[in-house]
Amino acid sequence: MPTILDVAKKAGVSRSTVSRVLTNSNRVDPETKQKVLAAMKELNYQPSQVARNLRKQETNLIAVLIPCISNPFFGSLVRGLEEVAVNKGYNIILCSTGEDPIRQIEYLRMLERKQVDGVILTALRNPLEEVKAFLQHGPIVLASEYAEDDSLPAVVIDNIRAAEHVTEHLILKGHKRIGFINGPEHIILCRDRQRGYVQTLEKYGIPVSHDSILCGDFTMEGGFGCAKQLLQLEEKPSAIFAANDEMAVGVIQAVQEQGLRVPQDVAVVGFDNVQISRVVQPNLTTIDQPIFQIGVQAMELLMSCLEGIVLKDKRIVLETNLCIREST
Amino acid sequence: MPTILDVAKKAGVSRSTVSRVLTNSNRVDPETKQKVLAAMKELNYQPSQVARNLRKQETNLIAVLIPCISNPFFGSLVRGLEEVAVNKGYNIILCSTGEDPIRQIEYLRMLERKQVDGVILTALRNPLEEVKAFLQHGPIVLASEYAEDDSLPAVVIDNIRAAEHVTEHLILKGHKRIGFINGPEHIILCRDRQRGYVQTLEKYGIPVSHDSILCGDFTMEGGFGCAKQLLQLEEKPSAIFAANDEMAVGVIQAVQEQGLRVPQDVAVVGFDNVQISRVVQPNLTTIDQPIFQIGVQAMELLMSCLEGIVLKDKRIVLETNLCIREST
DNA sequence: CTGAAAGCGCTTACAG
DNA sequence: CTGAAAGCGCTTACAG
Repeated sequence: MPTILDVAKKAGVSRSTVSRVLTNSNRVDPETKQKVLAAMKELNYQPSQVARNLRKQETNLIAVLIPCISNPFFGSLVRGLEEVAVNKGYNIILCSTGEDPIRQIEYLRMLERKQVDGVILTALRNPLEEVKAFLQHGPIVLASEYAEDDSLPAVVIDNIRAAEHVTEHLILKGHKRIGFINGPEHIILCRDRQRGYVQTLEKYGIPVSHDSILCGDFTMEGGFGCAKQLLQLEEKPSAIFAANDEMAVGVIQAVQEQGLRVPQDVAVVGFDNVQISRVVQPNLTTIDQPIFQIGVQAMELLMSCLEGIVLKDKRIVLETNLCIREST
Repeated sequence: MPTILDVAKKAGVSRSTVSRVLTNSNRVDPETKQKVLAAMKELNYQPSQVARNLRKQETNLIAVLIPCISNPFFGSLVRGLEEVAVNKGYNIILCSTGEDPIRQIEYLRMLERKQVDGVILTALRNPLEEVKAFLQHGPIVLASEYAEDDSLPAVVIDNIRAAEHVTEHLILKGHKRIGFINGPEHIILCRDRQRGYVQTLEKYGIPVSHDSILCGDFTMEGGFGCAKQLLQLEEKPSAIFAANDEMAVGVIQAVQEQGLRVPQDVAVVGFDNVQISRVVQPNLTTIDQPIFQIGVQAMELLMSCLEGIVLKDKRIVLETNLCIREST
């Protein structure tokens, strides 16, 4: 591989000059520049990114930590993240954590080792203090989750309000017994969604039954299992709200397996508005989250941090929308 | 940030020695080693990956080029690729090309610039010769597609045989008019699938009607549109084979919209066995592809190349399986 | 077992 | 406008 020195020799100039045409910095005599350009072309020269990185003390790489890329939610999120990054001249390192806190920390270490310039976190699975310790090595931005003390910039939706919308929609449809299948309760988003659900029941004077609140795992199978449990209750719910679309699909399957109809016997609502919500029969009523946009704005936030801009509003809240379809 | 020199000073040794304990190379006096380790801990030292990379002339980074990460097919593929890479100490740079040949070439340039050690290509969207030119800078392995002349290592399935299976299955079910909705015909996999379809019709003495072969775009909407076209044919098909599951879902929707039933009036088959094939009603008969495994083996192939192993069998063919469900 | 020195391939003040 | 020199933070023969 030719180096900058080879180009310099061929063009009859110094490395400095070649570097200057490479970086478009300072003024370079047009004629000299042409000679250098010609030499580069002839040698098929490409500057070494690694050398450049070492010198400039940056990598133009962003670590994106996600639980699992085959989950369509994270697929869309990553698309948004990547689009912005690439436009700004950065590339993305995909870091699948599988929800494992240890792997999450290992990936955060890439910041210490200067392997990446910044980190996007889509799931906070470690004590906040442990994560914050890495901030001395570079910026960290949250996408879709947030830190309770807002110590990290974050782009989110208002999960409380979204869950209120859903619950209210069901109540206004006449439902009084509404089951809730949440995601893992250590996730802040899930606590928020549950809070929205509970608050709305209380607002309408509907007693909150703790038998009607279950913790799922965000999978179809999990939703299926929880739904079966709810349907065996003495006070069977007439509506079930699942904290994501996959679980809601599992709920529909469980309801139908019992010979019941959706929505006539049991209404079902999901959350996220991913593709399957429009494939399942009946089509799912769900909360439309601007997933791609969350990714876009989170990466924009991170880019601002890298440019040294100090952020004022650390939490950006995007709008959601209740999509009413056939399942309610 | 502390550098290796800071550690050396604190431990009262030379940089060389610190480096040796860092790389576990040669013998280092156990006592010296302890001193160095202590100094590293005290300074919270992490070696700079960039410096190491420049020195060792490697990056431990692999570029993974995919059309679109929010497509679940590529989600699974990437999971397989990543798992192996991480186990071998590599990280993955996600490079979404959106099927754009120009972006594909731009990402291949990362190989020239020494930004990555190798490349995984999941879609060949440029003249093969143009891609092969990059081989001088590092290995390139194909996952799920292949090069006609086998000049690049590849992990694939036998698309011809899989399509034969599907077509034969439909014929044995009594279908004589079988529509085929293919993906874009410049894709080699699509040409193979079509060949399997055509060959099987011919084998059973069924005339091949070119009105019954349409080119879709691998989306639900595309499948929907093509299906409508097929259903308006004079000789309406009694079965439709779509080259992926998304399009097959679109087909089911189109059939049902016409007031027809699947499979009684029109049987439908997909390809890939992604999640929606088990969500759509009726559940989709489809070809199960070992997507994750394709990723695993492709990355293993690339790792072999990086270790300097010369590959003999350049094309690895994995088994598929016809999943017969409710739609046929 | 350990250190001094060279070098990976760039960029950037500093002179001129 | 251009060049010589230093330096980014490591690793690795080469001596000893």
